[in-house]
Amino acid sequence: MFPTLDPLLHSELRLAVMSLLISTEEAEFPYIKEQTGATAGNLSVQLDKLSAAGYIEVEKTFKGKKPCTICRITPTGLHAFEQYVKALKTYLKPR
Amino acid sequence: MFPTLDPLLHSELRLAVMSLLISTEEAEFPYIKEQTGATAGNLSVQLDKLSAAGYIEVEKTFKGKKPCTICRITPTGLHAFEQYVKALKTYLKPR
DNA sequence: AAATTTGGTTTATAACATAAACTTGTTTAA
DNA sequence: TTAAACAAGTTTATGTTATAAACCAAATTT
Repeated sequence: MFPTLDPLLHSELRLAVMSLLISTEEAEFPYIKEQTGATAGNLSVQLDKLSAAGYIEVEKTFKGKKPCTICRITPTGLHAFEQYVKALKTYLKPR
Repeated sequence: MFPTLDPLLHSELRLAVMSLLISTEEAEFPYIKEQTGATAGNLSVQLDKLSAAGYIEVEKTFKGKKPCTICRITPTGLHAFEQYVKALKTYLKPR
């Protein structure tokens, strides 16, 4: 039988964000936007969802006078990502 | 940058179906239903989509007096699956 | 000081996944 | 022999998602 895939992670943009945050530990909104190619609106919504699930934490600070949104992955998020990858692999390699 | 994921394959049920067909070469509707745990309605819809995309072929025959729907993966489908796996891997392993 | 850019958020819409209801025909039980 | 139950799906309706378009506030540039 196929394990269910965490619907929060089984989304192209959210998965890309998580993938990015795993390697960078910390990233600013514009950087994530650029790396994923997402529109700002879409990214904003998806970051909210990841944040609401506790998969990432979003810190709103300032860089000089400009607002600056910093994202980090949480231990919960890391664990969820690892579980997702594990589950997904059963779909990818035929038995 | 992250490659786009074929939206036809980036779906839990359709991916499970493709995964199944890759290993079995041929499968009947009730078997796929059982293996994936899908409802008949959902499976019917998703098979239609895979079929419309040319990823699988659906043959409607009879088994004695009962209708019997047989599914097979096509070369196009196999190729799409392989591409999908390749693209997905860039999301899974952090750079 | 008007126009543009930066850094986003909110909202509206289109696509999608899913379950529920339905159909057609076949066994099985009364 | 006919009524009930079952098999094998399909169609339709609904709730969720993803996404883009529109919007906003503040800062910077012309």
